[in-house]
Amino acid sequence: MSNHKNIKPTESELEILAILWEKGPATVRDIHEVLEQRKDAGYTTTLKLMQIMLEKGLVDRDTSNKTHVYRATVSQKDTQQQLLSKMIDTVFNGSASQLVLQALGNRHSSAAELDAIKAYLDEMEKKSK
Amino acid sequence: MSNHKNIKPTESELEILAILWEKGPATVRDIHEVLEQRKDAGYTTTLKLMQIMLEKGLVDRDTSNKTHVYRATVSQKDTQQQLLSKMIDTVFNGSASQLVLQALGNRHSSAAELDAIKAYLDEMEKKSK
DNA sequence: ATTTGACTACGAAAATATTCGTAAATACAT
DNA sequence: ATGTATTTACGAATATTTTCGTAGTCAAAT
Repeated sequence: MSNHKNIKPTESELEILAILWEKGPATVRDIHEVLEQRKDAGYTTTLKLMQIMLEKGLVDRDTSNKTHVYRATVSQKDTQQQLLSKMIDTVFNGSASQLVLQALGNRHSSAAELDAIKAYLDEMEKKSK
Repeated sequence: MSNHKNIKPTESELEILAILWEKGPATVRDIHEVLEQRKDAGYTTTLKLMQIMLEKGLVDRDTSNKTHVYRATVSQKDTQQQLLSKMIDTVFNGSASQLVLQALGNRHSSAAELDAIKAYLDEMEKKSK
C-alpha cells in the first residue's frame, strides 16, 4: 500500500535520484561530482535541478548546516514500479512476461541471479494453486 | 545485428509508435482516433507529431494517395531493447534480474506465461554450461 | 462550377525542461 | 577586518516538446 502519488521525474531528475538512492543523502556537490563524469553540466545547473526537485517533493533536505544535504523522498521501488508499469503498457503490449523475456535475452545475468528468478517463479506458482 | 542508431522517441511519439506496431500501417486519422480515447488532442496535433516523426526517421509514409499511410521504421523489439537497457542502467542499478523480479512481482502473469519464462531460463542455463 | 468535407503543410504559441550567469550569504583563513 | 572559497537563491536564456490555428489542396457531391 505504499504510494499513490504519480511519480514522474524527468530524465535529469531520474539521474539524480539514482545517485541519491545509491549513495544515500548527499550534497549538491556530491551529486554534481558524479554527474560531471558522464556529462558536462555546470554546478549551478545541478543545484537548480535539485531545487526544482525539492519543490516537486521528489527530495527533501536538511538545511541545518550551510551546505544542505538532500535525500530522496520517493523510494526506488515505487519509482521502479511506476516506470515499469508505464513501459509495459506502452511498449510491451501490456504483457509483463514479454518484458521479462526481452530483459533476460539481451543482458547477462549470473547463474545465481537466474536461480533466484526461478525460485521466485516457483513460489508464485505454488501460491496461485 | 539489427540496429545501431539511437532510438529516442519522446513520450508522445512512443504512444504513436505503439499504435503503429499494433495495427500496422495507418493513417493519421486511424492513429488519432485511438489517441482520442485517452487524451484530448486536436487532429492537427497528431498530424504534426507524425510529420516530425517522419523527419526524425521514426516512420515513413506512402504518399501515393491523398491520404498518407504511415508505417513505423523502428522495430518494436529494437525500441524495447533500447528503453529497457536505459531503464536497467538508471533505475535498476544495472541489474536485469532486479528488474525482472520487480516486473513479475506487481503484475499478474498467467501460469502459461510463467512457464514460458521458466522454460527460457532452463534453456539459458543449459547453454551456459 | 461551386460547395463541402477531409486532408496536408507549416508557422508559431504554449508548455516544459535544461542550462547558466550573477548576486548574496556564510565560513574559514589570513 | 579583509579576502577567498564555497554555497544557495533566483531570474532568465535556451532548448525541447506539445499544441493548435490557418491556409492551401484535393476529391466527391450537389
